[in-house]
Amino acid sequence: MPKETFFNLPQEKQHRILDISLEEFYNHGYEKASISRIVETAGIAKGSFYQYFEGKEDLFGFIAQVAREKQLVYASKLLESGSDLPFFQLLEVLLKGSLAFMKENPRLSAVIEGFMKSSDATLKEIIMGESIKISDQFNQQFLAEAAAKNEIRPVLNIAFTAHALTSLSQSMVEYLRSQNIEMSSMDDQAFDEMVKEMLIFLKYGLSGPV
Amino acid sequence: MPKETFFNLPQEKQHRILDISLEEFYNHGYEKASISRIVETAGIAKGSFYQYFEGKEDLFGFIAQVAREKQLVYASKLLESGSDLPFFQLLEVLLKGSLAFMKENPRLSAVIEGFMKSSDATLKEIIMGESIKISDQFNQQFLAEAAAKNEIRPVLNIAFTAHALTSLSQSMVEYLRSQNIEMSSMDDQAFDEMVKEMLIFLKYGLSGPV
DNA sequence: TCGTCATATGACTCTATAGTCACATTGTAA
DNA sequence: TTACAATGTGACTATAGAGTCATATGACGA
Repeated sequence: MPKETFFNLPQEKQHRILDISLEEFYNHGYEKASISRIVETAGIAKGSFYQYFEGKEDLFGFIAQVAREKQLVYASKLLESGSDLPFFQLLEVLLKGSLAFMKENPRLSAVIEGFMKSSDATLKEIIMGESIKISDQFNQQFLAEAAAKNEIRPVLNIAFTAHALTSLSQSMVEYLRSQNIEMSSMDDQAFDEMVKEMLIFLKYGLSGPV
Repeated sequence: MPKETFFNLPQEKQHRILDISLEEFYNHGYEKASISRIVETAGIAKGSFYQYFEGKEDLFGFIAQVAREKQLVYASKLLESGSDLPFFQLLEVLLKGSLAFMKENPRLSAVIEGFMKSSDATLKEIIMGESIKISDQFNQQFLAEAAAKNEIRPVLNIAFTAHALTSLSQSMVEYLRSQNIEMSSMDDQAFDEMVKEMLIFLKYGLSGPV
């Protein structure tokens, strides 16, 4: 957690530091992200940085936390707004939402994604220990409720299925990224098709509606 | 690619260097893996290392390549041996195979996995540009053939579905890892149950057999 | 035995990092 | 205006990394 001095800073300065840090992590990944570069770009002294944060891990942890909160709030709102919808329609709303979030917060989602996947053990604990757990829990509850209402078949291993759902959501994003599709320039129709395919897959699997 | 001098080395020395390097990458990830530590542990001089390899990236690229080849050979054999089986049975064989490979080559698969997920752009090119592509292609062909034989529904976007399949396979492994289940100590029954769940999911999706 | 060529060596250079600290500046309250 | 605490500063330390290079070793053919 940042120190009090950081939160005493004018909002504008706080945001500038966080934005620049986010950009740095986005461009270089956690390991290669450089505090020296961050303070230089942000136009603050090295010493000041260490008056705001404990260190690199503290800074990153905070950015990750903010990102997770944003994402969770976003998803929860969608969930609320569509709580009356049948499962698969709600799922559609959520999938579209996760893409929309990514479109609106490209660096934020990329950094989280990137670090969910960091090979560094420490980082895995910071992020994977949180982001994936949160996503899995979210999905687990989601699945449990749907199963209770008989909207989906009773799932044998709900923890695993929830995790699979997390992975698939990510996979969707990864796929788009691998296609070198510029998120911001991607039209809604392409999004819709992707989501449609995904939904059919989730709903009927590979065998298809009988 | 390693230099000729590396391949001129006695097999035992080659293996020792590669094993120790693999261990280093496994323990520290690419970024933090240290050439200095590797040469120290392997009992060779820094200079010698640079007579064998162009540098760190070269070393890692080679290890990754060997790992991919092993994995591909393994999967191809399974594919061959079960080529007469119906799609979903073959899928079962492949999924079990990927877990078995992981069980037999824990470090190898962990390193590949870890780096498929590295946040570092260079690494993503080395690995993701290869491993994931290879896995996706493999799955794409696999799906195309099954679709041609009407064993699965015609897939709208085969590239994406192939990628989703890649992700799910990984997800299975990730899940096991996250449960802190010691791969080597895991009994075959637990494996079977995991695979069973996965297969139902792939086959029927969440809606279940109608 | 000698000469030569591939290979082995490790001290060294160069670069970059995270983090520190003695001192400077600023804002505010008396 | 003064005093004092909070905040800002950047040169500096300590550390560690990748990669180099002049020199040493050893194997092998003549």
